[in-house]
Amino acid sequence: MHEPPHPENPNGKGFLPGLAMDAVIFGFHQNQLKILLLEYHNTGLFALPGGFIKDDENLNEAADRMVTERTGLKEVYLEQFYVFGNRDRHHKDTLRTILKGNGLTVTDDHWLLRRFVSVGYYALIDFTKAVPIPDAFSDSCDWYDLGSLPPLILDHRHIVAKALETLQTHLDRKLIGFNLLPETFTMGELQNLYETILGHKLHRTGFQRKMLSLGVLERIAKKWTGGAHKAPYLYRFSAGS
Amino acid sequence: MHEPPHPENPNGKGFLPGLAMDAVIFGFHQNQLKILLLEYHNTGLFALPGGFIKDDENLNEAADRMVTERTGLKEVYLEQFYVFGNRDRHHKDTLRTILKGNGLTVTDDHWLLRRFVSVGYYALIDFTKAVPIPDAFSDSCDWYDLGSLPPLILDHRHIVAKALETLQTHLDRKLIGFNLLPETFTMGELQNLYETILGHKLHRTGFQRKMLSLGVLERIAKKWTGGAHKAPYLYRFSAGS
DNA sequence: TTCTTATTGTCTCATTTTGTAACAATAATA
DNA sequence: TATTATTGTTACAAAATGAGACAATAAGAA
Repeated sequence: MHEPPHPENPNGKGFLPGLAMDAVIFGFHQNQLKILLLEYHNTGLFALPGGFIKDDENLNEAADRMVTERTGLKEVYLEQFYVFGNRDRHHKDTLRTILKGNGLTVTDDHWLLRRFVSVGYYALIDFTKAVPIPDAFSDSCDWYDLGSLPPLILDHRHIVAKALETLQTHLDRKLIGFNLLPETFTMGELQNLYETILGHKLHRTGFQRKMLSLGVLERIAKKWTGGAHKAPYLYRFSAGS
Repeated sequence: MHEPPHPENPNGKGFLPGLAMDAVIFGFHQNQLKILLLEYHNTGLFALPGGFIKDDENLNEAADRMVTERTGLKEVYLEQFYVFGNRDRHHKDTLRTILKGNGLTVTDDHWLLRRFVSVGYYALIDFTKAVPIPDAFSDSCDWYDLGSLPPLILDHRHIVAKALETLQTHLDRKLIGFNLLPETFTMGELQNLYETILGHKLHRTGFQRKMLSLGVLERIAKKWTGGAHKAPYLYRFSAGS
């Protein structure tokens, strides 16, 4: 679930005690909203990418580092959204299984078995640019459709739900959707993104009118896809004044 | 700033290490938005009410407890809004001054001098019902106008700003403003509350129309204040279906 | 080549929401 | 009894939104 630099680090030295971070990293591909999940060695357990905070690191810096380590991307759109601090969110057995899967047998007072409070972050990235990279505990780091996630450890399902909720409410207050698309996109692709995130259909002409009225879309050129119909324009997000 | 059960608790036993909470407790009185501040013994330093999380306590339970301890109120509207985790937010000198003001001289490795990450909560309470109670470190726990706060320790000014920002964005998405008013209120009082929080004037008739259209206001009776004008209705918030 | 088809961009109109003002009602005071 | 300040209601213009019509057009079919 998390990534200490040395998995056998015996007492968590160099990290803030009892505090972790979990990231819901969103991508968008083929009209599907996806997130990155890790699968731990020899366990069949899936989890959100996570990490710990170094002694000399700001919280948000640690989150940046974590997302960069899993995606290869820098300067990603990243936001803190909630802290998960219920007493029962941590299960010793789960953690012990994960450590055992990595060949580590630990005593009952190992720092990773103690109670953790976790800060949730969500990131929006360009699916086409990310290169998912597993951490030291994991076999894989891959994209999964939000609609068909495998069972997740601990309260990670709840964290995902809360992240999606936050994304939905943020979507129409800020201009963040563009972070999930490549450099250029059509109006239809943008609308698909919004519909997928919000979970319901939008009216085509109204959507186009609204987006264009924001004054942040730059029309570039026609896109010549192999469709039997009029070619749509391509747009680029222009950061405005 | 915080409240261990025994101030001389030498190593923070019984609490989650490195994690604190700070509460921005809002009240509304005489058309002013106010918050509760503590003044520490013999220091002239002001701070937000805060606390620590017990080993066996959920994060939100700890926040409830903290607000109840400072106000005497239970079942308060309370929401987590951000985690403050910059490395430089904690100043040893400030903490040492506070401890010294309480007659405690501590060594450099005292647990209260170590780095803390703090979870910010904001609460909305009925000013007329709260009975502010200082904690063990404080001379006073009192209301201060948001517009004229004394200098605050550490990053507490920043925490207040972020809380207000959150309150503003939440105000028109949820029906939370009522938590700041007494049982019954006039439409004018409700409008004053909104104007004060949002920081700008609203149109009277439009505001009334909008509030009534929500279907959560129950009209009770006329209010016979000593004003040379028509008497306004009193309303009560009715929680709806 | 010409016709068909699917999708796009634009335009129009009805509906709803919002901004703004006008006006009558009324409780205290002069 | 008249005045005054504020409230509740109604009215109307302006803006935003919902929903459809229609021409434009790129690719494939005939």
